[in-house]
Amino acid sequence: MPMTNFNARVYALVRQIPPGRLMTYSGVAAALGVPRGARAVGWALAMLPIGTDVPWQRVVNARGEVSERANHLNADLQVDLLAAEGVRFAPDAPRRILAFRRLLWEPPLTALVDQDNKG
DNA sequence: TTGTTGACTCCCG
DNA sequence: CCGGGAGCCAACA
Repeated sequence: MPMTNFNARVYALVRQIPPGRLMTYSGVAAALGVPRGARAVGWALAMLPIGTDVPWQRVVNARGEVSERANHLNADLQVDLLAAEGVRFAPDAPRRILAFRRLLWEPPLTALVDQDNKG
Protein backbone atom coordinates (compact mmCIF):
# COMPACT_ATOMS: atom_id res chain seq x y z
CA MET A 1 0.00 0.00 0.00
CA PRO A 2 2.15 2.88 -1.12
CA MET A 3 1.31 5.99 0.82
CA THR A 4 2.81 9.38 0.60
CA ASN A 5 5.24 10.38 3.32
CA PHE A 6 7.10 7.17 3.91
CA ASN A 7 9.04 9.04 6.54
CA ALA A 8 5.91 9.91 8.49
CA ARG A 9 4.94 6.27 8.56
CA VAL A 10 8.37 5.37 9.88
CA TYR A 11 8.09 7.95 12.65
CA ALA A 12 4.55 6.88 13.58
CA LEU A 13 5.72 3.31 14.06
CA VAL A 14 8.96 4.12 15.84
CA ARG A 15 7.04 6.28 18.29
CA GLN A 16 5.22 3.18 19.44
CA ILE A 17 8.32 1.22 20.38
CA PRO A 18 8.24 0.92 24.19
CA PRO A 19 11.23 2.13 26.21
CA GLY A 20 13.92 -0.51 26.56
CA ARG A 21 12.64 -2.33 23.49
CA LEU A 22 14.17 -2.44 20.02
CA MET A 23 13.32 -2.79 16.37
CA THR A 24 15.63 -3.31 13.43
CA TYR A 25 15.68 -1.14 10.33
CA SER A 26 14.50 -4.08 8.28
CA GLY A 27 11.84 -4.85 10.88
CA VAL A 28 10.42 -1.36 10.65
CA ALA A 29 10.50 -1.51 6.87
CA ALA A 30 8.77 -4.88 6.82
CA ALA A 31 6.09 -3.68 9.22
CA LEU A 32 5.40 -0.84 6.79
CA GLY A 33 5.10 -3.24 3.91
CA VAL A 34 8.54 -2.65 2.41
CA PRO A 35 10.64 -5.65 3.47
CA ARG A 36 13.69 -4.44 1.53
CA GLY A 37 13.40 -0.86 2.66
CA ALA A 38 15.81 -0.95 5.58
CA ARG A 39 18.03 1.70 4.01
CA ALA A 40 15.08 3.96 3.47
CA VAL A 41 14.21 3.64 7.16
CA GLY A 42 17.73 4.63 8.12
CA TRP A 43 17.48 7.54 5.76
CA ALA A 44 14.18 8.64 7.33
CA LEU A 45 15.65 8.55 10.83
CA ALA A 46 18.72 10.42 9.66
CA MET A 47 16.65 13.44 8.73
CA LEU A 48 15.07 13.77 12.18
CA PRO A 49 15.75 17.07 13.95
CA ILE A 50 17.80 17.15 17.15
CA GLY A 51 14.94 17.72 19.58
CA THR A 52 12.59 15.16 18.03
CA ASP A 53 10.14 13.23 20.15
CA VAL A 54 10.68 10.17 17.98
CA PRO A 55 12.63 7.55 19.98
CA TRP A 56 15.03 6.89 17.10
CA GLN A 57 17.52 5.30 19.48
CA ARG A 58 15.33 2.19 19.63
CA VAL A 59 16.05 1.30 16.02
CA VAL A 60 19.21 -0.74 15.49
CA ASN A 61 20.63 -2.92 12.75
CA ALA A 62 19.94 -6.60 12.17
CA ARG A 63 23.28 -7.51 13.77
CA GLY A 64 22.05 -6.24 17.10
CA GLU A 65 24.41 -3.29 17.06
CA VAL A 66 24.14 0.47 17.01
CA SER A 67 25.01 1.42 13.45
CA GLU A 68 28.02 3.59 12.80
CA ARG A 69 27.41 6.72 10.76
CA ALA A 70 29.03 9.91 9.55
CA ASN A 71 28.41 11.55 12.92
CA HIS A 72 29.74 8.89 15.25
CA LEU A 73 28.83 11.19 18.09
CA ASN A 74 25.23 10.40 17.32
CA ALA A 75 25.97 6.70 17.65
CA ASP A 76 27.48 7.34 21.05
CA LEU A 77 24.39 9.30 22.02
CA GLN A 78 22.23 6.39 20.90
CA VAL A 79 24.19 4.00 23.09
CA ASP A 80 23.82 6.39 25.99
CA LEU A 81 20.07 6.80 25.55
CA LEU A 82 19.55 3.05 25.29
CA ALA A 83 21.69 2.43 28.35
CA ALA A 84 19.46 4.87 30.22
CA GLU A 85 16.51 2.67 29.27
CA GLY A 86 18.19 -0.40 30.69
CA VAL A 87 19.71 -1.81 27.52
CA ARG A 88 23.08 -3.43 28.23
CA PHE A 89 26.06 -3.49 25.87
CA ALA A 90 28.93 -5.91 25.41
CA PRO A 91 31.97 -4.77 27.40
CA ASP A 92 34.34 -5.61 24.55
CA ALA A 93 32.08 -4.24 21.81
CA PRO A 94 30.39 -1.02 23.00
CA ARG A 95 28.06 -0.99 20.00
CA ARG A 96 26.82 -4.55 20.46
CA ILE A 97 23.60 -5.06 22.40
CA LEU A 98 23.36 -7.88 24.90
CA ALA A 99 20.24 -10.07 24.78
CA PHE A 100 19.37 -8.25 21.59
CA ARG A 101 16.89 -10.86 20.42
CA ARG A 102 15.05 -10.73 23.71
CA LEU A 103 14.61 -6.98 23.47
CA LEU A 104 13.16 -7.02 19.99
CA TRP A 105 9.64 -5.61 19.82
CA GLU A 106 6.96 -6.50 17.32
CA PRO A 107 4.25 -3.90 16.70
CA PRO A 108 0.69 -5.05 17.36
CA LEU A 109 -1.44 -5.19 14.24
CA THR A 110 -3.53 -2.31 15.53
CA ALA A 111 -0.42 -0.17 15.45
CA LEU A 112 -0.07 -0.70 11.73
CA VAL A 113 -3.55 0.24 10.64
CA ASP A 114 -4.50 3.15 12.87
CA GLN A 115 -4.00 5.57 10.02
CA ASP A 116 -6.04 3.58 7.59
CA ASN A 117 -9.01 2.32 9.57
CA LYS A 118 -11.37 4.97 8.32
CA GLY A 119 -13.66 2.16 7.34
C1' DT B 1 14.11 10.93 -15.87
C1' DT B 2 18.85 9.49 -14.62
C1' DG B 3 22.48 9.33 -11.22
C1' DT B 4 23.97 9.57 -6.37
C1' DT B 5 23.68 8.94 -1.47
C1' DG B 6 23.07 6.75 3.01
C1' DA B 7 21.77 5.43 10.73
C1' DC B 8 20.85 -1.51 5.70
C1' DT B 9 21.14 -6.65 4.67
C1' DC B 10 22.40 -10.83 2.67
C1' DC B 11 25.86 -13.73 0.39
C1' DC B 12 30.51 -15.37 -0.30
C1' DG B 13 35.40 -16.45 0.74
C1' DC C 1 34.37 -13.22 12.94
C1' DC C 2 36.09 -9.92 9.21
C1' DG C 3 36.06 -7.82 4.70
C1' DG C 4 34.28 -7.12 -0.08
C1' DG C 5 30.42 -6.93 -3.38
C1' DA C 6 25.65 -6.64 -4.98
C1' DG C 7 20.73 -5.66 -4.25
C1' DC C 8 17.09 -2.55 -2.34
C1' DC C 9 14.42 1.66 -1.20
C1' DA C 10 13.21 6.61 -0.78
C1' DA C 11 14.70 11.46 -1.22
C1' DC C 12 17.55 14.84 -3.65
C1' DA C 13 20.31 17.27 -7.23
